[in-house]
Amino acid sequence: MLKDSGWPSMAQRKSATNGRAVLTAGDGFARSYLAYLLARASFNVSNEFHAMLKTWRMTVPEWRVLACLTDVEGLSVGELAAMALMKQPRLTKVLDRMERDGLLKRRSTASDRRRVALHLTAKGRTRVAPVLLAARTHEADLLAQFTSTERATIKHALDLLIGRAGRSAAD
Amino acid sequence: MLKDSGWPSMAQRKSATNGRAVLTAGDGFARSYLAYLLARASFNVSNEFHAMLKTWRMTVPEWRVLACLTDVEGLSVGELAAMALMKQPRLTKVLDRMERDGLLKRRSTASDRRRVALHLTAKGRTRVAPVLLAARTHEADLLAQFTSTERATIKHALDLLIGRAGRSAAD
DNA sequence: CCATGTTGCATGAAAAGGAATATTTTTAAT
DNA sequence: ATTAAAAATATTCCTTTTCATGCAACATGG
Repeated sequence: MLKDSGWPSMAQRKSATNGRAVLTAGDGFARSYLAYLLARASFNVSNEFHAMLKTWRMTVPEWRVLACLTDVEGLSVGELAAMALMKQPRLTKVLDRMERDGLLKRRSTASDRRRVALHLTAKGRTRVAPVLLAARTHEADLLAQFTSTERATIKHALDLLIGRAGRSAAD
Repeated sequence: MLKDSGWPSMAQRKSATNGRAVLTAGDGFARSYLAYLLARASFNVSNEFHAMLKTWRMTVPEWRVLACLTDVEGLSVGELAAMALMKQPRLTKVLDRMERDGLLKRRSTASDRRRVALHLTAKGRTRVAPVLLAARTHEADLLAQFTSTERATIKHALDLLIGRAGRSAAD
């Protein structure tokens, strides 16, 4: 099932753990399905860091919100939901918790009073700062395993996937 | 923040929606952080298909379990959890529902009576069959947007990421 | 064998998430 | 203006997930 849909062949690998052995065995779904490979790659990369978040007593959605708002202040709820890959009702609840904890503020917008502009508080910035550093370090460690050519390949692949996946070819 | 950790530069893009415009603006977190780009790529690729799952009244974890067990019969709970990128207690409860719905069976193992071997029922196979076809089609449509060179790049990048992420260089 | 530790899975209370819908504000059409 | 439609966020009800822990079966060292 799902054997070959235009992929080039992939070299076999082995691993010590039971789970890994199964994962890399055979040639079905788990070895060739694009969505699965992407999910696994994402999982592998994010997982270690997510474990580190416990050190800071920070949840994953909290981290995402803080990181996004560090990037772009004043996002609306909808914009942040899109950026943080969450659906809006979920984000609203995450924001409730974070606002209650004093990490951010909701400000109503003058021009469109339906919109809510989100701003980190000083407390929020203080909270996210060390985690951002850890994220940078973690990423650097990961990327250091690759040659610059490999890094370019990865970046190019993600560019392709983010650019074209999930919309028509004309866009 | 998180500006540059060894990435090659990425061309700018624009998009119609508000969310997208924010996503692709600037040069922070959302444009350069590997974990984020991977999560977004995975999200983009999987999302449309996950929406289709509603057509079959199938949840995402149910789909993952059915797809994995289609690939490899007789997996243990732990193996399946690793393969389906879920933690074990969650999988146990997903399995409870699916077993109750007659989609699979738990069989105790003779050699190690702690282990539980998982097997699809005929009903489970019937249920997953059309979804597997849809998955193949969806993937083929997606991959058709790329040249074979681009497909090779994507595959190679995923191979690199899955091979090396989340473990030491020596493994 | 027995004690001790470990592994594999299940469970239970508490928190979080999802789908549908409500509410308020804006936009558009007449 | 007025009414209808759309958009942004919040809310509600119900299901699912999580975290911690429990329990049984295996492994190992004396």
